[in-house]
Amino acid sequence: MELAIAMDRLLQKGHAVTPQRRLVARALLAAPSPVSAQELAATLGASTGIGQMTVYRTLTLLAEIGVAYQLAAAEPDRHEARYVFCSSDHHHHLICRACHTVVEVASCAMAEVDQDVAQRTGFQGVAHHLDFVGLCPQCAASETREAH
Amino acid sequence: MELAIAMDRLLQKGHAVTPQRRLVARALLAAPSPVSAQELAATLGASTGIGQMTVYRTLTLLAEIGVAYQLAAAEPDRHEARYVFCSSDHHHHLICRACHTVVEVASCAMAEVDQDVAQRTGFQGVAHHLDFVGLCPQCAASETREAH
DNA sequence: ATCTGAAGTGATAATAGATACCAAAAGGCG
DNA sequence: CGCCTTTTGGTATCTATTATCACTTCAGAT
Ligand SMILES: [Mn+2]
Ligand SMILES: [Mn+2]
Ligand SMILES: [Zn+2]
Ligand SMILES: [Zn+2]
Repeated sequence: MELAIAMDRLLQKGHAVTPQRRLVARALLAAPSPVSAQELAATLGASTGIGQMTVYRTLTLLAEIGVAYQLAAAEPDRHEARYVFCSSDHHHHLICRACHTVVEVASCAMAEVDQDVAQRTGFQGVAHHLDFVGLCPQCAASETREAH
Repeated sequence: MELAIAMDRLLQKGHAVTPQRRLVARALLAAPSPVSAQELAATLGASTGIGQMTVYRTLTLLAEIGVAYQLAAAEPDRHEARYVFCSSDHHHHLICRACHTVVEVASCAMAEVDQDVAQRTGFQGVAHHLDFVGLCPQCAASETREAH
């Protein structure tokens, strides 16, 4: 149903619904942590023959229509863009520094902060790019353990 | 004096103060809008013979010690990292979508938001990556004008 | 000031994520 | 069912960034 909504949004915005796009969206939805285009292309390419160009284009497209989100906080030493499936309203993402699990953070009061920033600076149409990073409970536990 | 503080911070953190690092920091400080390693390397390389590897390494280093900031909100269709000089306390950046001017935003109440997110999710050591984007007054004006 | 080990530099080569291209295939709509 | 446009995907290519490594320079100790 999440997937159906995503495909609907494609149509609404004037894009075709193709098997490839469905496959990419489904793989993104199923991924337990953020994935890169290359990772998806490797997996999907092997199992379904989908081309890597299509994977790149589809991720970009899904991000444009708001069905995917390209993380702003890249992992250190990784220069590839990573995406998460993301169809609901404006919200943010909390990423574990260690295992890269992503948890959605219900919309915080950022709209008001945007307004405040706009007022103080005179800028118009202020919006934000925001990710949170931290250590998830499991990783925090194992890190404490390892520190003997 | 901004520059001197930056060089001091290098020493404090156990790094050498070299002419190259001074030059990179100075160029970054003088830049009116965010610059990439390549841009700095082109300019500085021509005028001073500094190598591009050094520019890359220095920008990374300056960011690590908190003297430079690598913007999270990359410009569309540009895949290069862009940096701004940035020596004062934790704060954020508001970037014009059109001319890429950067204005510093005095620390908003993000520390509390981090705490709130940590409490709600059980994550530890929560921090954030946050940039604001918008249209600066000048660009907003010219955009209105052009839309005749 | 001189010495010395560690850190920094930079020309070159290599990597790798992302795009450009374009002919073939498939989607949407009348 | 067609037509026209969009989409696909193999290949070639680009380009930002990193790896290498011989050489130089820095900073702290003598
Ligand atoms: Mn999400
Ligand atoms: Mn700053
Ligand atoms: Zn974790
Ligand atoms: Zn502007």
